[in-house]
Amino acid sequence: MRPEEEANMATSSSSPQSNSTAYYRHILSSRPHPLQKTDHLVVITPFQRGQEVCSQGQPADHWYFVVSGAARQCVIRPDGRRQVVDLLLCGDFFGFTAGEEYDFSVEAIAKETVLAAYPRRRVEMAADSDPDLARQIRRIAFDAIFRLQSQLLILGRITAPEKVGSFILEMAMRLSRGPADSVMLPITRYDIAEYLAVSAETVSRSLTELKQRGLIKMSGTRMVNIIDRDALEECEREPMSPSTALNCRRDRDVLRAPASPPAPPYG
Amino acid sequence: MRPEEEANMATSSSSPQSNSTAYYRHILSSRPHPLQKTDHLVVITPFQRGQEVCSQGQPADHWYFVVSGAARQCVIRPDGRRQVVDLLLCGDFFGFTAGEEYDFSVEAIAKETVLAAYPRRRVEMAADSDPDLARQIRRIAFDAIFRLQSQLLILGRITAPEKVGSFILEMAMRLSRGPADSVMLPITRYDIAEYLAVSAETVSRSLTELKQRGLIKMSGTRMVNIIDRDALEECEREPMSPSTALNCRRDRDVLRAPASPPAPPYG
DNA sequence: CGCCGCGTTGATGGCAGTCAATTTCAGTGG
DNA sequence: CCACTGAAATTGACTGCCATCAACGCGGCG
Repeated sequence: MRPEEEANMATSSSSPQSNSTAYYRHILSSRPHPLQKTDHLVVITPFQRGQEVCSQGQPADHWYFVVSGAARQCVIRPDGRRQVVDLLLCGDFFGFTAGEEYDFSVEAIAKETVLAAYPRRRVEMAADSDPDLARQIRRIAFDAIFRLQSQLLILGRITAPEKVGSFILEMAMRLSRGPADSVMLPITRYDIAEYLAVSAETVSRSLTELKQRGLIKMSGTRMVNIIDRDALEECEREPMSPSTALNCRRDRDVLRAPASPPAPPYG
Repeated sequence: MRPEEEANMATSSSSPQSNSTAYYRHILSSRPHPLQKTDHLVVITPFQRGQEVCSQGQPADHWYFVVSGAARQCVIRPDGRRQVVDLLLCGDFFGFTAGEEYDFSVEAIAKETVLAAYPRRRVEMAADSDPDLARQIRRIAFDAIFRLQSQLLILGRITAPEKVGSFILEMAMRLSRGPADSVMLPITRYDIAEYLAVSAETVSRSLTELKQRGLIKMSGTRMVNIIDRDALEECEREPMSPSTALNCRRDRDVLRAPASPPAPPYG
């Protein structure tokens, strides 16, 4: 049985179940992930949409793994706006802090979100005597770095359709562990809007525009089919004319490469 | 010839000092930082503004430490725009990837930028037999995560003056290792603009506005004095009225907390 | 001096936030 | 099966902010 089907079963058999933890533990153990060596230390907990997992300022005693569902790391601004600083999907780890407290709060956003909590100190002690485990921890931290930089790339785009298009491609990549042509969005338009730092109306309008331009098709409100991936990737404004590009300050640093390139430190 | 000497030759060709590497090495050793144990493996190289440190797709053979100056991790879009996915200042580490190649390019942006390059494999081997070193590596990775999430918070703000205000506060924090009331911006307006994903003109206008509102003062174009830190922090739009806040969808999830709280995973 | 990089200011148009109305959909209970 | 309800999603109208284009001032440097 593939992990997706198992997760599916967990979904269908949701609701008050007596021995769910043992069942989730089985799911966790049957799916390969970097911290598998320490699964005997783990506490598995289901969360409902909107439920808080951990909050800013609390002791950062646990690292978390998303077994199923989705969550977000975020802050609420004084004006009531919520800002998302990490979108956690199935297979992601989170909860890493350099200090002793969580820097941000985390909430579940999908209906059936199951998280595995690894006690940080005990895992770190285990890593002290297991170099391979230590390398795995580094790896998942580096994965988190890449995830955040990808989000920065999306947020840095100019127009809203670009952001939404990039978001769809990112979801297709992350949810299927590789490029796929269709993807089931795990979150609402409002959640997408907060992730992209635009308004929910703009997300809706952008999706409509992408549909009309023939880049995507939708089945229902959550299922997205990617029709023209190239156009979606290069869904950017017109490349500037060569003459303009020459005068563009942005390229100058790169163009005038130093006469004597530095010795690449491939020592 | 040892790598250090090679780097030294490259150094002397770009700047007219003969034994600069030994000097930079002295600086590095005299300043506490997490990877000090492996400083004997390091290659120190000075870079000029605009010089490329490493580029996307190259083998990720080194981790880097900013000894002095500043650098940026970025991509160039087809339209010529540059997007910054990490601003590296004095004391920051970078170059972490989960895969075997760099995900992004890095360029120096300050005049005198000196970087220390740690050979990844050798440091990782050292970490295999030194748990404390492994913990230090984790720590600097977690620092990078926090840095990126802070940048996401800034990019997610709405108006340009908010972004610029947050940027000034972040610089004051990072460059002085704690809150300070004045800060020397290490980069140009154009670089700030790319970091904040706004236009350079907007950065300039935002600074003018912050000056006129009495939140900051400037000496020359780089020196910023923070006059009203609180106003700068809360430089956001008006908090919504209580009635509006009640109807605001964004708060509902948090307000209607679940009847049965989850078992806190403090097992 | 002339050039160039940097910074600032002005004028204008387009995109997106906001408010509002409407439709669709899922869940619930009769 | 259907009516009802509230959330989710869409669409429209309007306003405001910012990107863009343009011009100009400033300082370093060959």
